[in-house]
Amino acid sequence: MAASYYVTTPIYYVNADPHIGHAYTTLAADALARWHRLLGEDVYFLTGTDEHGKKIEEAAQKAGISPLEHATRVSARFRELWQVLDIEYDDFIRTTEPRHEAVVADLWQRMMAAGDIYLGKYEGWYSVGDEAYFTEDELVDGRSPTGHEVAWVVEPSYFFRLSKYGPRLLEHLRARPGFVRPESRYNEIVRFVEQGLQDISISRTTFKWGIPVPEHPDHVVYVWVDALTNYVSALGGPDAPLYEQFWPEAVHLIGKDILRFHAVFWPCFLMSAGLPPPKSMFAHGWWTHAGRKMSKTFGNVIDPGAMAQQYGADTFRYFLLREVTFGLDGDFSEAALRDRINGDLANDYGNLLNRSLGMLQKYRDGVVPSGGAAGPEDEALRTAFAASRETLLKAMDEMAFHRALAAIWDLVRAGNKYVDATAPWALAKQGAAERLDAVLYNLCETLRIVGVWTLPFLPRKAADLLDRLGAPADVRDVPSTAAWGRLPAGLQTTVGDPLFPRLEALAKAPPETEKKPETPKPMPAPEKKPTVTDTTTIQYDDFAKLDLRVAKVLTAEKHPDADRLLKLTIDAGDGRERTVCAGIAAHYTPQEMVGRTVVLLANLAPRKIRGVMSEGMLLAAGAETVKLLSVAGDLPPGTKIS
RNA sequence: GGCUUCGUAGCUCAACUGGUCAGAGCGAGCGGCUCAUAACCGCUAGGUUCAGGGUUCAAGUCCCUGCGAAGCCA
Repeated sequence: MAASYYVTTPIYYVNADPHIGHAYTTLAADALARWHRLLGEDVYFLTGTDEHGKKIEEAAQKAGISPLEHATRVSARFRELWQVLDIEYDDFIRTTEPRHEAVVADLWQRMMAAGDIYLGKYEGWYSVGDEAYFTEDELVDGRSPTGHEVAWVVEPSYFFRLSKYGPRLLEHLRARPGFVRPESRYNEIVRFVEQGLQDISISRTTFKWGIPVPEHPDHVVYVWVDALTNYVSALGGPDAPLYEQFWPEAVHLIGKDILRFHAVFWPCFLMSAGLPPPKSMFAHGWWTHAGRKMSKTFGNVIDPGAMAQQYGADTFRYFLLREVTFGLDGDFSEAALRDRINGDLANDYGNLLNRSLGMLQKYRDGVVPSGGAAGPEDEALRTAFAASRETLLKAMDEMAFHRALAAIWDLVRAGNKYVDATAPWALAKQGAAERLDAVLYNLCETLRIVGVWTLPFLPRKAADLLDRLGAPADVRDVPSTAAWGRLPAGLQTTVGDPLFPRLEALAKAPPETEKKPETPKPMPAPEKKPTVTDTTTIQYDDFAKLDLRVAKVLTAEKHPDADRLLKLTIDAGDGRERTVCAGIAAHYTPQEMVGRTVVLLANLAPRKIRGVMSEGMLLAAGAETVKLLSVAGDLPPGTKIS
């Protein structure tokens, strides 16, 4: 019987549209699901939406619709995005579905029967915006840490005896170090549990939009008992056949922000209900954008749907899983994305296909040859294959996607090297037909293997590659890549257009003379997204935050690493020289900058720009033609502008 | 404040339990090839492994201190 594999994403809260974080978790889960399917395992991949809670109730009210309607709309947006990103889930659960509500009630009753639920009262500073209580010392200036309003609330509430399960959980953790990954998170959780656990409130009476507590419908089940249960309810509950098969194999993929709920609360709920904890979980990190935290107020939020549309879903998938160690935070930038596309996908991967099939077409009418004569170059290729395979299997086992992809690309490079070393064009010229047959076959086999291995990451392009090879279904799974040479001879191949066309360089135009209207790096998002806030007026206080002053340019030179930037030394009247990078190289020469009086935004957070720390920003106007701002008369450096 | 982790070539990162000249990718320079998407292949880049001290026959890899960054403390 085939092994089983159960992978989940969190259910996403329908208070906001999907963002890159949701996409990241889901993509990773999808890659894992596809990989395990390719291994021949029985896979169940679950995602869904979390639809209860006060926030949803209020948002719906504001929109003048029912909470369920609101949830349905937003939930649909998640499914739309998953379609765009080629996510192949087996099940999509919504917490408003009867199948879920029934299991939550069941779980509650089991915990109740175990004597782990009691009635008490909850009091504390409650924030609707965060949907959470805060302790006195967590408040910042009388608001929640995220800046939301809070109110002192006392309400009756059912509590779960989490304290009772601390020792058992600790035992479980110690026995299974792989229960929480990566290791740093595991350590955090262990330490947390070691400190002792307090009982937690698991019901609310202050809103209605939730699953009623069995026999006490004036309470609704509080968020975590409701949400976490989805992993079991989607399988049909503790008595269902799906549960039997998949629950022992459950792997939860989550963001690091919800680790505690998964690693502490959830196993304890399950223990109380007499059920085993999941097999393991993996908490990944966050994406920043061009070095900054993504947030709506910065306007630098990446829209995964738009990215996938602009660059292709496969490409976007590849980038997110290749660029960064799964588990650590990563930085998203379009420049990095384009580098990956051109370097890895176009030059290495796509081009290997293109050149190989091109030669096959030219020398053998596109038919995969059989037989041939072995040569000295073959060994290196086989060695690379074996090494890649070993690393890949191990990396996928550890959910180290970046290493898995790096291993695959080692083979891609070996393929390109093989072409170079064997020089098929020379063989053709010399009439070394036997050897040429072998070389062409080996290239096709390399492509086939690489194609299979990349299916989890590049589902469309890799399938396209295999189609062009004419590879039959039985050589498109991982077991068929266990040994070299499974690609049958005689297949008719098709060259086709480049799989990944190269993108034009963004910033690689020849220096100067070139009039590039773009300034260094505006947050790329001009296509759409006029945010609601960007018109309107501001208060004087907002303006007063800007430290604008007169400054004098002391020295100027070209930025060593960026054609469009000048690196300036500036006297801003604060008794030191500061370095500022300005995107004006196309409009001003270094010579004409020296001695110039300019207007400087002096309290802009310092930032490294292409390796040079820039402390401030020169004000300028224009796009095609750019002119620096200055002051009309002569004023000393440091003069405040107000 | 307490606990934990991290600080390696211009950039992004490797280096299992301490042990052959600290490695790879990208970028840069030079050379080669021409089947291919101005793609590919090779060579080079000589980095006080944050700083200082210690343990050891031997430390990037262990200990202490300092500086810097990050995470957790319901």
